[in-house]
Amino acid sequence: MARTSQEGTTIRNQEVAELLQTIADLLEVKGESRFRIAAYREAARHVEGLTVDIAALDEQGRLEEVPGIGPSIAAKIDEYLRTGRSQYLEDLRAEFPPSLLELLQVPGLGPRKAQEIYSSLGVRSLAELAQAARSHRLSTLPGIGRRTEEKLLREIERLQQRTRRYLLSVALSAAEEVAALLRDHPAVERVEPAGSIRRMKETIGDIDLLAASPRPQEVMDAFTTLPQVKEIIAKGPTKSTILTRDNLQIDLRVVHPSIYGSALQYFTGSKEHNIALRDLAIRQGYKLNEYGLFRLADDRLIAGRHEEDIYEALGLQCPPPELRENRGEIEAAARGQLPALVAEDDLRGDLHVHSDWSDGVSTIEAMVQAAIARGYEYVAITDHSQSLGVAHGLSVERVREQRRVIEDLNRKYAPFLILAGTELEIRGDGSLDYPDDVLRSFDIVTVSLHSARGQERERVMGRLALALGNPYVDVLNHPTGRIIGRRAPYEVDIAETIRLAVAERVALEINGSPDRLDLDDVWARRAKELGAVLAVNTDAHSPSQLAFARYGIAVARRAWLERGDVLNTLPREKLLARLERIHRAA
DNA sequence: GCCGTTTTCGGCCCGACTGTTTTCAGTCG
Repeated sequence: MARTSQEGTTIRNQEVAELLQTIADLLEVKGESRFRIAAYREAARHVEGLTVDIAALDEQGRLEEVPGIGPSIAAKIDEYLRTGRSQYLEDLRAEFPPSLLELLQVPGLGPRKAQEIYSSLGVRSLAELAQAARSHRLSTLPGIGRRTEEKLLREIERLQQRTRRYLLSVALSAAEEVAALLRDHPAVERVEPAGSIRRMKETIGDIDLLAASPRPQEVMDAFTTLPQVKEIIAKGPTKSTILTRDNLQIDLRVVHPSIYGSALQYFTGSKEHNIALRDLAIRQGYKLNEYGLFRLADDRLIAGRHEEDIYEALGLQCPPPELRENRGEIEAAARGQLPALVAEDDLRGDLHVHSDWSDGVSTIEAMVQAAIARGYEYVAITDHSQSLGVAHGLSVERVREQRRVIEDLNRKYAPFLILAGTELEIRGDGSLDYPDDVLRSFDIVTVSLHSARGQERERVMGRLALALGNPYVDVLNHPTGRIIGRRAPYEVDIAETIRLAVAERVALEINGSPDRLDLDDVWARRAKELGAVLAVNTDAHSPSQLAFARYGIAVARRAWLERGDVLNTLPREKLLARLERIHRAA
């Protein structure tokens, strides 16, 4: 099918941003002017933050309207978009062996030293770097001693072990555990996660913690002697970095309580958000850093104790941390038009839950009780359908048996509502796993694609189109099928899937399982813009997993969703009305 | 390389930590 420029938005923008970053990397190695390098990185950041398609801008000759893009970079982007390559980049690449960029991946080794090591010693790969360090050839260079050699060796080793980022759920629990320990220390007034954890990004590189204390040295000592510490990477009077036994890197910064707000703002980021915010501050005659917002004229402190004060002084609403990615939130905050983000409290139920009738580990009743304990009004039991043998999918006969159990439980727990649902398999040949007369009998039908995931895009899209076109289908589960860090999405045109879902009035799931988070934040935002309704579900296979709603809601918030965008914020009666209306329309 | 309520030239976000330095450059976030 023809790809309009709109369909590929996220993909193309990301691609162009990477092009510019690679150019910047190579210019660094080359020892170019740091301002020229910064210009490429600045342009890359703006391209990445665009919510419109860069290819469309290019077609309209409007590239230079993007901040940070001038004639030179615009020409390179245009060339790349038209021809798929950049002569400038290829010329740069030709000057260095490809593996030289590897060297820059080593923490502690920046462009200056990498360049020096390359040109003086001929080192051009990680392996050669390690060898040069072991044979003490590195320390013959100016500015590099034995300690640097040892440090680089350790970093190379760690780099080879630690290739991936950590799931938010893993990093969050580690961060909260350490924060809780530090909170007990008498010198600590406040401590909380900042950085990408506070922004609830789906994966986390390093954990950032921020503490308020009048006596930072004591906090540093407490932090670096925690039982979790495997290695102290850095320790200063107000900032330290440790490696935990689980190989998580945690940074702790301590500031005086009087400037905790500005420090929290600063260390929450994102970097892109902060750069844009500092830029705005300068244009208004201020200077912003982790110690506060200062008036340039007389260096007077304007705001610092509370995060909100800083934004307010700059004429902005305070954006929730999840929005701080420089994807339009600063502009929206300036207009007073930040969205009222959906919150975990807004959820009235969960529409994707398993029981021990298929591959869950608990009875339907246990799941119901857990849902009631969370304050829900309803839960949909959506066990797998018959063809999914590995998950003990339910035959039509078993569906009928299960229905009787649900009816009994509905009487027992009224007015709490148990929806008889199914996670219906879209089979490899495109057919659905139950006939229409069975589908009609469910209160809610959610569809998933687990089987034949290796098919090419046309067949996958054909299956999805057929499934979404079925009048009894209400929700499309985990629309891309990706498992973070383990499994790529199946071949799916997500923009087209969203359009089909909108046309057929099928809700799209944000699956809250920490390793799925599918749809992700970027596509969920896109779905909202295209008029889709989303459902924030957990795919829980045990009662405790209903708490995954926290992560699903995090994605929804990062996608700018409001309560009205999420199907399962509807109270029971309205949800039923909506589900019935869909069925009647058939 | 970009940009302009300071500028079409001369600036460019900013501070902490490390290591190898005797006063600071490189790196990171």
